[in-house]
Amino acid sequence: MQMKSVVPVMTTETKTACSQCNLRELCLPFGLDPREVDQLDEVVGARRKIKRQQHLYRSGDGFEAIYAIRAGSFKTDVILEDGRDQVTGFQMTGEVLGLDGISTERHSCNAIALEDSEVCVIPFSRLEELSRQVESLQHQFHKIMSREIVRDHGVMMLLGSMRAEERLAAFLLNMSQRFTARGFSPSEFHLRMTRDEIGSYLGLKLETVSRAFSRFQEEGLVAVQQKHIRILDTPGLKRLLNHHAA
Amino acid sequence: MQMKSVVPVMTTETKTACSQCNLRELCLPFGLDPREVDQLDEVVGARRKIKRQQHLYRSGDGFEAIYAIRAGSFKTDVILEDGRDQVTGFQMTGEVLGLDGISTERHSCNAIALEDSEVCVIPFSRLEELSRQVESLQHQFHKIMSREIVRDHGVMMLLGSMRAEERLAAFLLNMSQRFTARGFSPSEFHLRMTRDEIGSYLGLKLETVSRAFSRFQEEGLVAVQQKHIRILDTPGLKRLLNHHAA
DNA sequence: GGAGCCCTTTGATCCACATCAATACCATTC
DNA sequence: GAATGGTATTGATGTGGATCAAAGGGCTCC
Repeated sequence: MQMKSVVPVMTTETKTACSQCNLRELCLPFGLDPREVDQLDEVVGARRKIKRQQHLYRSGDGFEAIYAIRAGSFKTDVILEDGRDQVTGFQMTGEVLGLDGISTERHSCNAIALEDSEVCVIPFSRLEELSRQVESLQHQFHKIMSREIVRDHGVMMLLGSMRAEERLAAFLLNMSQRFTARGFSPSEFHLRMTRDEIGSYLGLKLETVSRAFSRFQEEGLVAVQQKHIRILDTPGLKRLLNHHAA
Repeated sequence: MQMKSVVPVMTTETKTACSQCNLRELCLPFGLDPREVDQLDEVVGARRKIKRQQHLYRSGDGFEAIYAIRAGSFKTDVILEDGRDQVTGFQMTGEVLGLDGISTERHSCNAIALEDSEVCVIPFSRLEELSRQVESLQHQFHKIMSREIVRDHGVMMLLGSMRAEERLAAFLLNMSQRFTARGFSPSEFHLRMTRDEIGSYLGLKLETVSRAFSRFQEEGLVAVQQKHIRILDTPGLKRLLNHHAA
């Protein structure tokens, strides 16, 4: 490969700039002042594009960086030797992937793109270094890790104590809330994952997920057309969660 | 209350000393050099005794400190408005409680002592401050948070994809491993929690837990006498987990 | 050391979700 | 625009664990 031109060109590999990113309120830069965001920019490495169905990392891979989702979405899953697998989460823009790798210096789950996506690579040792200097960054990073723990507890509650329709209602309300936080409609959105993936996440079989969708539709709670969801009765879905006759 | 004596007395409130603590290999001081452990000692506040069944903190309480368990054990749980609850974890000596509170500055679960216990109170802002100065402490703290996330993923796998006996086998093997790490017998131990609490953690009813114990006993895998457990066939339990006919 | 209560075990029955199965639908790709 | 293969829906049947019920055992607290 030869570079004939001496004129400076914009490489496709544009340097990431947190300061320019419209996701910064959701992501690592939250709470930093402009000068601090610039410092973070120094640490954030190249962006990386991941095609649909491709792995960002795999269980067992060495851990070197965490990843902020700039575009697209992902799922994480854990696979047992006997082939059973469990989706442990779905991640959207502004959310951080890879925190599982810190503990053993190896990733303990797989991260797979649900659509063509792009992430910012944040080398972890450099992040730790900077967060020793920048208190607000340190604090925001700790909050992000803690949020992940709280989220996981919510999923444990869901898997351990809820019935199928409650699980799906909780899932839809959660998706709605996250789309809203990103400036999209709270009531109408496109799911990036299959029924099978939703089922794995919710501890249900895909048929059960499908039936629950149909039931919601019959009851006028949502309008479902494949992966396109329109929530018609948010309070109704919430009622399903709280008024449990048990 | 009056202090008549002018002679220095050992208060019951002895200052915690990580450097003297035999749990330091499991806890926050892991990987620190002696001088750094001394610095950590400065940050760790008083110890606090919690009687059996009492709360260390409650969901909704303001977050100010994390807690390292010095003696005894705890459970954490989440409670829904309708009364349903889910045990999200059991914690033993050397483990850290309270990480859930960082994200919103309020605790999002309850921490309850399973027996008379004692914790070291670690004011969080001081911990963050010190971990900005001490790289090894920063790193160990991040590992502890990450480990919690990985553990939660394991529980999600268990709740989402395993059958009752597999869940109990996984639970027993996990307990065994943690007792071992604390210098106790891998094969004989005393459970601090009830069948109901185990059930809640594993997403099962107490009757199902009891029946699974009975079945393990019939099959010669364990000897169960109430809360006293003797594991007779560790490989057998492991086989139950991996060789799933599905 | 006895009373009371919580915890545990075990049995009988029920039901929510899994499993098995068939068909329909949609998005690619050639 | 037909072929292909993954995805979704819906129905029929099966089953693991929940629920209901009762009795026994072991702590805890007087």
